[in-house]
Amino acid sequence: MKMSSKARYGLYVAVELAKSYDSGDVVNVSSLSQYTGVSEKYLEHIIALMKKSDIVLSTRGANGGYKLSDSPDNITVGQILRAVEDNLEIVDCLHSECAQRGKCVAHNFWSKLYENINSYLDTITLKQLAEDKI
Amino acid sequence: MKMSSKARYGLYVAVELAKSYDSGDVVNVSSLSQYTGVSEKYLEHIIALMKKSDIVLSTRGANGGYKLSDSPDNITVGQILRAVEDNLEIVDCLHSECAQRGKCVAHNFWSKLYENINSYLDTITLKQLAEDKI
DNA sequence: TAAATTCCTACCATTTTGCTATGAATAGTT
DNA sequence: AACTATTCATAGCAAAATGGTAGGAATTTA
Repeated sequence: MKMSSKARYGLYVAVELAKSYDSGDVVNVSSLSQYTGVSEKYLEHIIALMKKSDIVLSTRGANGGYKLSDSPDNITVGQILRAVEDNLEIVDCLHSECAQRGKCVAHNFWSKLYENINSYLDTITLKQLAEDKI
Repeated sequence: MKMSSKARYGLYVAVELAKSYDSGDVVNVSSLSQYTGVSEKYLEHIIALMKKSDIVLSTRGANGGYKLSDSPDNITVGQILRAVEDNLEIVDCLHSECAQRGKCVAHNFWSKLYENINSYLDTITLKQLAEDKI
C-alpha cells in the first residue's frame, strides 16, 4: 500500500499552482517541471488527471498554462489525491472481486478504513499544505 | 495505493485462527486453505510473515499447525497488516528517496497521514474484526 | 506564418505482485 | 526404522502495474 509517484508529484504541482493563485497568472508545464524536478512529459499526464477532476484550469496556445480552479483553501488534499491516484480504493473487495464474495469477514473493516483515510485527507486544504501548517 | 492480496488474506487467516484460539488447538495450512479459498502454498508465505512478527506460533511435524501467539483482543489489525504488508509506508519520501530531498513540501503531510492510518488500525482488535464489531 | 503551448495516444522498460514448485527439516505413528 | 504429515526455506516465473518517454495534432498568440 503505497502512494504512486503521481500522488507525490501531484501535490508538488498543486503547491506550486497555489503559490501563484493570487496573481491569477497561469503557469506552464515547463516552469512546473523546473520547480518540481519532474519531466514535462510526465507532468502533462498528471496535470491532465487534475484537469479532468476540475481542480485545475488550462489555457492553450502560446502563453498558455495552468492555474487552480479555486482558491487553495477551498481545495482539499483528498480531492487532489483522488484525482491523481486512481487506486485510492485500498482493497478490491470494496467494489467487486473479493475472493470471499459476500461472506468476506473484513469487508466492513476495509470500508471503514477507506472512510477514515478519506475523511482525514479532506480535512487538509491545499492552503495548509502549501504553508506547511499541518 | 492499494492493499496487497497478502493483507486481505492475512486478515482471513487471522480471523480463522481467532476462531480456534480458545480451544488452544493448532490449525494446519490445509485447513486454512479450505476456509479461505487461498492456495496452501501462498498461505505459507503469508503465515511466515506473521510468524516472523510473532503474531502466530507454529508447531512442526505431523499434527502440527499454527495458532495465535496471544488472545484476539490483544492483537490489533495494525499489527497484522504491518507484518504482512511490507509497504505500509505510504510514500518513499518517508524513508529516503524523495525527489525533492530535504525541501519536500509534503513530507510532513505524508508523515501525519501515516500516523493517522496506523493509529486507526491499532484501535481495531482482531477480536472486533472476527466478530464484525467495527 | 511561426512559435509556444496544451492535448491526445501509443509505446516501453522495470518493478512489483501474486502466485507455483521443489525439496529439506521436523515430529508423530506404526 | 520406516512412513507420513506437517512446517520451513528458497527459487522461479507470468501477468499486471508503475513510471515513465515519444510523436505529433490542436490551439492560441504574436
